[in-house]
Amino acid sequence: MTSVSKENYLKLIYAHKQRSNESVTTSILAQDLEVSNAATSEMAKKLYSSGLVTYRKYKGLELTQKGTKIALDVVRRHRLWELFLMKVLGLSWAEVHDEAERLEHISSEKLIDKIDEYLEYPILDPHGEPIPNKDGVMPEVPKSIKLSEGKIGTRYELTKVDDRGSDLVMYLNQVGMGLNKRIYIVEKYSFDNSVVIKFDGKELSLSEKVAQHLFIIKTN
Amino acid sequence: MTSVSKENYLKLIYAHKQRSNESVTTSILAQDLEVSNAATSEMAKKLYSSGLVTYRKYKGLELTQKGTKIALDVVRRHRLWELFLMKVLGLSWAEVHDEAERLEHISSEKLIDKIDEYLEYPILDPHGEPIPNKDGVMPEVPKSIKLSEGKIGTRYELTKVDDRGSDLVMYLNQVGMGLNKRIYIVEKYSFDNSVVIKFDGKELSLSEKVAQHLFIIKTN
DNA sequence: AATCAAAGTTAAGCATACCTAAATTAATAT
DNA sequence: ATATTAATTTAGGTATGCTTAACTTTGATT
Ligand SMILES: [Mn+2]
Ligand SMILES: [Mn+2]
Ligand SMILES: [Mn+2]
Ligand SMILES: [Mn+2]
Repeated sequence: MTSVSKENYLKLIYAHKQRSNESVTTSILAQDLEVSNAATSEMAKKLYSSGLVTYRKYKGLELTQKGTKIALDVVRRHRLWELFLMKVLGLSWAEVHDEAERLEHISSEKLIDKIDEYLEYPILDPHGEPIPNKDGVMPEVPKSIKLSEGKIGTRYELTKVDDRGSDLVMYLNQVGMGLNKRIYIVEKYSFDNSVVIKFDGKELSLSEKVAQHLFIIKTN
Repeated sequence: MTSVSKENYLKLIYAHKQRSNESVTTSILAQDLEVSNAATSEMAKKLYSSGLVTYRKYKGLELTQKGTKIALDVVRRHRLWELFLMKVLGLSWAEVHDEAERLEHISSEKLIDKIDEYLEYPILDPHGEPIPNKDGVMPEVPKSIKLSEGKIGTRYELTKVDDRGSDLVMYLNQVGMGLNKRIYIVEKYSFDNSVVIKFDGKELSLSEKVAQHLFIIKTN
């Protein structure tokens, strides 16, 4: 009924809606999935006739309840695997995503439940994203802000990295920055919107671009 | 270059050779994979032109060195996953095989290495089968015999279960029999070749069929 | 050696998920 | 309103891995 491809589509439609709160176009899907527009247009029809999305030609796609349920389940499997691989097997932050991208499609419910149990029903994945529970309910998590929106002279904790296109994660690994690190905003320069932070005793300057992809919450 | 299907074919060709030491026919593959003869005949051609098997029409298939390398790698991934899932996540003996059958195709080398490391470079999977190392070398393990060939009044240890068609494993779970259990052969009846064994203080009668699918090694 | 059944292969076709190129619709600018 | 451009869909085609039905080869029986 579903398939690897369909699950990836559903997950992406879900993710897009989370970010923009708008229905997603076939072109956006094509870009994200690195396939042709023709491919996504066709898939739109198939998802529609399976009752997983609403879709009208030239308008976008939106998940139905049925589609949302599957998307959330894929998200759950993805995030549990990411956390598991990192915590238990010591894969790096940068590696877990690609691995999870495949594992999410072939894990039995039983296996996922065991992983969930092993990790003691975690709420956040290693990228700081919430993990839906078995019933597709997202846990409440403190709202994070972009580092670029943080205040000078304030302490924060890094809770999330938007790492689509994973150079960023590799860079962060390199400089020793990572999830749950405590940081202090030393300075913000308005001429290029760069941000200087302090963590682990070191100072580090981050470009606007980077600062917009790191998410933080205030800490004591 | 390879694919899930191809990897499954190669693994099966390898397994067949291990058992019978003969080249495998397309019909046998068809039976084992539950696909048509036509499908395996076609795949034989494809594997041949990829240089993974030798194949002459109406004769069987045999792995080339290149094919053997891949087969062993799939076997390695399969067995490491089985052991990992059982030891770490507590999946049952009966469950790990099906899960591993899918995981074996989508795990990066890095991930498999991490699992290997985590398990401290194990030599046997939970079915008592040897795990090839990274270079495709099978470890030396004591040769087991079928329970049906065991001697009355002798102590053995269950080291392996041939569980293609997994009713057997479920049955064993039910009666409390499992890998590494010590058993004692109480009686063998020639009228139906059934075997009566004793383990954990209990006596249990096993049919010829079952006794031919359990493998044991002599123990003190 | 001729016959016949079983084993194995080929032929034709289907589903999935892609592709490129052509056609259509929508949005924007004049 | 019309024309131009950009976004999107459709048409026609490919690769993979299957299917059933028809055909061929093998090898066992007489
Ligand atoms: Mn991820
Ligand atoms: Mn995926
Ligand atoms: Mn197995
Ligand atoms: Mn498999």
